[in-house]
Amino acid sequence: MKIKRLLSQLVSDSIIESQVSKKLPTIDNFDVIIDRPKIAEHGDFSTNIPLVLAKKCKMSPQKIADIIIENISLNKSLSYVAFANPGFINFFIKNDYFYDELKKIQSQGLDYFKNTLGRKQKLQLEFVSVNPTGPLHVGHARGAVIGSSLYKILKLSDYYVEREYYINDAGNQMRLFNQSLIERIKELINENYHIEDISYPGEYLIDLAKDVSKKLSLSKGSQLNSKNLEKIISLALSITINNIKNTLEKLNVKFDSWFNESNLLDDNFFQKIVKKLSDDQLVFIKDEAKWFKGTKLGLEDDIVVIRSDDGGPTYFGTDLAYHYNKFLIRKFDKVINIWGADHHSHVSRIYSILKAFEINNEKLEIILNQIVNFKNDGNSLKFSKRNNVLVTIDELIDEVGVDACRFIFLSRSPDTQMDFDLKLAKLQSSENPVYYVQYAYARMCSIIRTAKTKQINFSNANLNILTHNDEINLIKKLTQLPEIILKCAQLRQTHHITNFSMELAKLLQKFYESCRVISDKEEEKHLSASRLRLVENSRLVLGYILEIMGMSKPEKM
RNA sequence: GCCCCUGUAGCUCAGUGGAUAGAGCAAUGGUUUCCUAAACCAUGUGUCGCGUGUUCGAUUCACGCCAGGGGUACCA
Repeated sequence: MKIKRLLSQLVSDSIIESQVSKKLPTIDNFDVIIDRPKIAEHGDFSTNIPLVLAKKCKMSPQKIADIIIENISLNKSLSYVAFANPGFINFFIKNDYFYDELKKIQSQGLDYFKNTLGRKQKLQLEFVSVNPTGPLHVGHARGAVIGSSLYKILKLSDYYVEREYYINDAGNQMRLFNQSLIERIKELINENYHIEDISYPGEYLIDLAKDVSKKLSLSKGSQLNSKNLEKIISLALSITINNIKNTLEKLNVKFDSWFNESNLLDDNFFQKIVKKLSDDQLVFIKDEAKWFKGTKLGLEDDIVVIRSDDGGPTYFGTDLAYHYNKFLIRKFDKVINIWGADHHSHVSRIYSILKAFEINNEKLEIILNQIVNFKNDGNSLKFSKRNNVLVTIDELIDEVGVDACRFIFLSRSPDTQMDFDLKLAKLQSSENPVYYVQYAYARMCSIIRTAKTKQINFSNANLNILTHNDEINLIKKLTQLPEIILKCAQLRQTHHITNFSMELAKLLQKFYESCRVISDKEEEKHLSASRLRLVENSRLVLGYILEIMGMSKPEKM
């Protein structure tokens, strides 16, 4: 990345110099952007500045480029600068530069790929946050996978990141869930009991009821009272959350903090927040409910904060307190919430909360990932807890595998309403890009293993003799990863790194095909050692990438 | 009605204000005395949904339209 800044500086200096010498007219501000051309013939880097300046200078791009190039002297890294139609300046970089970068990768390790985007800001990444009313199903997997990889990307980008799961253990859904559970338990302990209509009819609730009953020694004939009801509910919650944790663990998704919604009600915190808003004329009473005056803050409607029927807080109500807590108690500089698109209506509401508390709205970012259309052999699967058509993440992992599952989710932009065909994912598993990437990794491991058995020493081998096209292309690619990580961090997107992993794997395979690494011939000893050094560093880099993607690094396949 | 997302190769999806729009899968043919053939090589496909505008330049930006999906609760 430094090279881009360097080239940009060279061009800027040249332009300023030309302005001083009156070869170019004076222009107030210009920004020299250095790109990577798509085609190798166009060099390693390019800039379109002649096109940008042409109109302002009233000169042809060719003329401007010639003037700029005149002042640029070649150096240790830069081998050649050329104009290209319709108005680009292309830069060709010496191999020596890339050898030096490769040495840096070797000596600095993961540090080489870091950037300073976050400037040590305290950032909270909140994701998954599914109600503890049952097992996680496939619909929740996308946000989980994206969040867990984004975490690693942001950490490499100089943010202090905390991953949080918000447990909605206090709302209406929880109440309905508990009611359903208790019905199931009544069914267990009373033969004649008939369940009429419950909100959560899923089978997993029967299992949970059995589990809870067993642990609390409830059996046929037991009576329910306020004391064991309380125990049932808290036990069920902890079991459910534990199951969610285990599922996420399997999916390689970890959290630093599990925040209970119910904590917001402790010490009257929630009530105090409502009181504060009432004092500010932002909460009022209507129809025996308390309302947040969203219309005063630019929303179309006012929103209920405290329900009229039982005086309990709504989801939005506790979210007021929750976001107050995030920004004004825990003082996060930045909060990123990853939500499913079904929460879309909530976005403007949350921003109105920030407005109410006078929090800069740039501090909150919401990533909405679009819904996933799960299919089985072309037929859409509709999910509903009611009809018990529910594919859990556990089942998904068993069917498709963690690595493939993660790769598929990571490789799509969150804005895409993606299709996920379970049958196709399984069927194509052997042809899946995920294995292509891992196979490249395994191959590199294999070469290193062979080298070790032959006791070849290569860690300081001379890199200058690596001049094959496929060697150079591979080295160049490795040095490109910092840019990709920065791009992912800036855009809060993960799919650029999966694309990159494919491209890198492809170059590794090409290199493998065209450049025999281990040789017993005496005259090829040096080349062999140099190539081993490249292989080892490529293996390390691909390993970092697999770690960011949360995938396994198979040494053999 | 209003709000959001999407529309790119047969399928699943990347991509970008620029120089020849890409990948994987699928299809066809070829490659193995040699570090892993889960690999490699070769072959083909596009009105970038439609229209107008902004621009030296638009698939990319703006507006309009069409199509698909999601949302629009005193649920979360």
